[in-house]
Amino acid sequence: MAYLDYAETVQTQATPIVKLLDAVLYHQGDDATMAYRIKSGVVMAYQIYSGGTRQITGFFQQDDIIGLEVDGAYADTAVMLSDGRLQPISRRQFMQDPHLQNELYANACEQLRSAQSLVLSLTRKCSDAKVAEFLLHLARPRRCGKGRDLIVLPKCRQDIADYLGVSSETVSRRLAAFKRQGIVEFPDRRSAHIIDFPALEARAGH
Amino acid sequence: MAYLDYAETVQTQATPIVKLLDAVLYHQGDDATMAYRIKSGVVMAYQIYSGGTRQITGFFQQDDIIGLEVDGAYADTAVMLSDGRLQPISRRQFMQDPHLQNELYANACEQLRSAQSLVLSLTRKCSDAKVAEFLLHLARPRRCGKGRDLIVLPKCRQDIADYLGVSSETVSRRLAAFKRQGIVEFPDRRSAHIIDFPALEARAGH
DNA sequence: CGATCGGTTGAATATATTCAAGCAATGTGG
DNA sequence: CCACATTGCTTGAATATATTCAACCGATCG
Repeated sequence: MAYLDYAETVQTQATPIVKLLDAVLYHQGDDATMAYRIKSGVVMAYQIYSGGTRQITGFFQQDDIIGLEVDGAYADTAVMLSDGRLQPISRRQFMQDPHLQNELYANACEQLRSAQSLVLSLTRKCSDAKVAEFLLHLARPRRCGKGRDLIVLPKCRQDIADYLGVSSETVSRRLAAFKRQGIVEFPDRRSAHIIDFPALEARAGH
Repeated sequence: MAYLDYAETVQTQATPIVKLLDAVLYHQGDDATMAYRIKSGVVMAYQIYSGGTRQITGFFQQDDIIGLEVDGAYADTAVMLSDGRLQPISRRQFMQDPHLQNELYANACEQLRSAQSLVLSLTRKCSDAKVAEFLLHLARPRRCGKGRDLIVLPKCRQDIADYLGVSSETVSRRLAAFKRQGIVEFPDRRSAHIIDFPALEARAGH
């Protein structure tokens, strides 16, 4: 159902705003007045549950739209993992613009696919595959172009652990194993460098 | 964003069709010409991956709409887990009817939430919680009304196992444990009877 | 410099998987 | 109608895997 015309809608939007590292875009439970189209940077969203458990609901990048809600309140909290530029989309804009509605619908479907792909990662039996798939997921958008790929990792290991549903120690061990095997390099703790894509895909089970 | 008017759109739709147990609604990869609104019955959707692994992508019930696609092909295969009635929605209908578009958008957002809730189940550490949450998920729509709840289970244990990313033996063991503890009864292998909701919710970690 | 924080690593424990056997229900052929 | 085979489910025992708890390390900060 390719009934969209991205270029047209984009031109009608307001100019992007700048958000810095760690800035909170919106809080879980707040009235969902705005959605945001990401122009640059990386965003992480998470939910807090009663009992204190936290579930990371996703990592988002360029052209993703976040803050989609059908009812009044944001379902999760969104924070910047890097500096970035965002295009706010108000509810009023949304209501008036059928093109925008279509775009949001397409984006929702895409996020649904993405969530299903996460589900696939999570049902993998061994943590090796989960972590490998996670790295590939983050690398995906940047993959085209140059041979060596630099990935922006979440702020701490626990973020990855919460996303994958494993302990932070397990994340450490698996990342260390990939490093030992020469599959991935880590210039620093916030970034990863995939050296051997095929090997990583093999670990992920593809 | 409650901008929908279900009643209005429903009335404009064609009369439901009947589908019997095990009927295939559509196949993964086929051209996505139709979506379906479920009027009654239970539907299971799954994806097959190269390598033979299968991922159950969801279980759907009354008022869910399945077969949503932004591009040409179905992402998964949908089969009936029971007899049921379905309302076909053609792509043409969709294109012409803004109410329907809004409804589909709302449905996509809802499914996204549902997928995130599945993700939450999958990140639970112990299989006890996964299976408990799975039963609660299936029970949710019917829950209102009577105190005792009858659930239609998937055709075989392996379906549940594939959905939760555990082995079928583990599913057996956990279900047996719930039965032993008097939390759930099993009149037969295709149905479950939740006796003690609070206890089950406790296992699920709520 | 000492304290703190996140990350890594090691050892013991808990948990799920795997492999294998047994069971109950269903279906088939004589 | 009764063996017999088949299928899916359950249960048990051994193994593999991840978690937990604890110690250690390196960087950052007061």
